[in-house]
Amino acid sequence: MPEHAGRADMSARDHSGDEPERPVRPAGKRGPRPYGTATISRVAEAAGVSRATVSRVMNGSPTVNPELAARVRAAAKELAYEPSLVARSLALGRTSTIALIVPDLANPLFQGILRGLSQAAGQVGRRLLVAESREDTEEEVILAVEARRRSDGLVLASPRASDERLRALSDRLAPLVLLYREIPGSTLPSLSIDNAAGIAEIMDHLTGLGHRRLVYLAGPEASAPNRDRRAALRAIVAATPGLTLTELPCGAMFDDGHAVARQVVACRATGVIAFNDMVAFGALSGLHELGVAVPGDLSLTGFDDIPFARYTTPPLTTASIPKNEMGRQAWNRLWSLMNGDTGGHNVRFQPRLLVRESTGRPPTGRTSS
Amino acid sequence: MPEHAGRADMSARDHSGDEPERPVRPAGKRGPRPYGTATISRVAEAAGVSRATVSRVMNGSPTVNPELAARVRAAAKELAYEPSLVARSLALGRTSTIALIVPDLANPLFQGILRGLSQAAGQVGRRLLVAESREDTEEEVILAVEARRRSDGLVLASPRASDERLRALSDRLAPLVLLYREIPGSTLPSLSIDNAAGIAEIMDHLTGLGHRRLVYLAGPEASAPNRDRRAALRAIVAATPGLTLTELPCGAMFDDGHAVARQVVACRATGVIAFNDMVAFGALSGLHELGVAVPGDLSLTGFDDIPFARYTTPPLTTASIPKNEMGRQAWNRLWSLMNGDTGGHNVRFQPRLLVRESTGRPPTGRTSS
DNA sequence: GTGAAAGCGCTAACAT
DNA sequence: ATGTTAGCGCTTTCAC
Repeated sequence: MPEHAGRADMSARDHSGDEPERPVRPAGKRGPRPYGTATISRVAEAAGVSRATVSRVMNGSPTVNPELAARVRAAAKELAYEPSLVARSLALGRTSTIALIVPDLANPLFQGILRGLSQAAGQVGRRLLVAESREDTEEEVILAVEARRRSDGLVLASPRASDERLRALSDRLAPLVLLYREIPGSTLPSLSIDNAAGIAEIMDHLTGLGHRRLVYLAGPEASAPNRDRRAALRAIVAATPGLTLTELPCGAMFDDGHAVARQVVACRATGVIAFNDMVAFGALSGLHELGVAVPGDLSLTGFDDIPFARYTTPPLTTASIPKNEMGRQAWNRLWSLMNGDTGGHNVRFQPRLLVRESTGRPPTGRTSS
Repeated sequence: MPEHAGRADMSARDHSGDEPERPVRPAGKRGPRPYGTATISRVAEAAGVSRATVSRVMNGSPTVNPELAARVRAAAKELAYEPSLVARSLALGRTSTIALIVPDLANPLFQGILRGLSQAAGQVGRRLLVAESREDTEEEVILAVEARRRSDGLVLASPRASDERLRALSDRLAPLVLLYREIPGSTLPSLSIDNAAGIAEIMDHLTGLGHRRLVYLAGPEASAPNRDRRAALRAIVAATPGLTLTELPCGAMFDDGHAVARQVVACRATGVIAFNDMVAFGALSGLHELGVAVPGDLSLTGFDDIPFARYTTPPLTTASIPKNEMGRQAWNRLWSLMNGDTGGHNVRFQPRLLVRESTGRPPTGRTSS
């Protein structure tokens, strides 16, 4: 499918020079040498000052003679000087970079985090290193350690890795903020979601509408959020007479939800609780194909409130979690940790139920079991 | 909405030690000191070898006596030694990091790029620095330059910045790969989309179905893809007798498309060509609310094929562009540039029309203008 | 095979 | 206010 457009691309450099001392420049054009060539020493030399002075000027120290400063700036400009951030990082002992590890960059959940974190950190001049663990726990550990070494702090979204593993790693990764999960009995700073509360809201809504036969479209077995949500579901069902719950193994993606649509109608539930919005989408699409009306025949709920949830037909009732906000707060926590603070109190965000149009009263005649 | 969960978070370090020489360790527990403390010198000292040897061992040089190597590794482990990647970068003159600048991290288009790039680069041990310019051209320039200085190469998605600007910057940013646009008359390596071809496919499809009255939901005025697509549209309409085209200023987001739904029906077109999928989504949603049937009353097309496009109701007919693939290829180009190659030929990806269910024959009686 | 020494480019006391 | 000096932690000739 990719097509060459037939336009040749020429080398940016006309020839590879042999003179190590004098960098190649376009013939006949007097001007700065190639970027990245100049060092602080050359600038100092050119301006007739010491490197310390150049450093001061470049960092806006107010204690420099304006005249000198001007000379330095001129020299810097002439030489097209760009301070090396790597050298600076080494000298300073910090990189002004933080790292984020997520299991899946295709997941809107993590995209939201990424965005919030990037913006919050960016506002104070911190850059973001991003890596995707592709749901691979081994990979994740390696990545996390490496990413952390390149940066001043780490935000780790790790729904799969075991508690022990994370606990064992926490020293090497600090300052570290954990996302979407807490480690029981640990002091690891974390930002998580109160899954049980979200499920409770969904269940209240559904049962309030009159639904009694429910089905859960389960997420990946290894996923902590899935385990939390399922446990909450079971607890509620166990505590509420007259409720029945079917659990359908499903997954976390569109296609998983889509594939399970048939089973959903087969189990004759009136309310379906999807592990997340993507699964709900898939299910919605599959149900539509089967001619099942939502919410006429079946009510459907998601979880997460990803951006597209309000644009499905019908718009999806879901438990909303503040993705960007979590990114921002992750930055705040990390920042305070980086400043030697304790990291403050752990936070558990309470999902908010957004009632849209994918839920309604069950069809008459099926209200009670 | 955020709620504190009431669990205090204690400091990871019990107290701040006063002994600069001997790092604090948890009382009574013999073990490695805090991570990040050990340097190559300490390891060398502990193992009774030179730093050079430690370096060799850490980098897997085969020319080290196995016995020595073992001693070094033991010492490194004991001291919980983690080589400083920053120091390494300085010594080596490369960071093993590349940077990506996108206008909007919330845009699925760029999320796809990000993902493809991250994976391709990650496969050979390169990490990704990500920054979002938030559609701000000034900001973008600053970001790009800075990001480039922290990395070994840059991938820049810049649909807004002017050609001149980009051309002027190209020296400072090299090795640089430009995304989603080409700079006319320049040798800048770029990966772009053949917007005209995509529009042509869409138009063929629509006119083949019998549509004659068309409306274009225009993207942002400053966006290069929008200009390309609009120009292609106009050219086709101008060259095809019997076709009429209305242009509705719109935007690039859901809400823009949603807001314009009313005007779409007002202009009595039978075929609507949205700037991109998000706009198409918004329009779809708005039309649905107005009781307009798609494709019964109106046919609707998008552009990009974002992940959700196949899950809308009805699924969206759209011109697909290979987002992940572009990310991968961006890495390939960058990699070759970083190796001093010329960067090869520029590539223009041909969109592929995906005919789904949002398009059909126009309602009878409206077929011809 | 191993070590000594000279950088990589910058910052930060400290001295003047 | 400016320069001198000593690092930051690693790699890499170049001798041995």
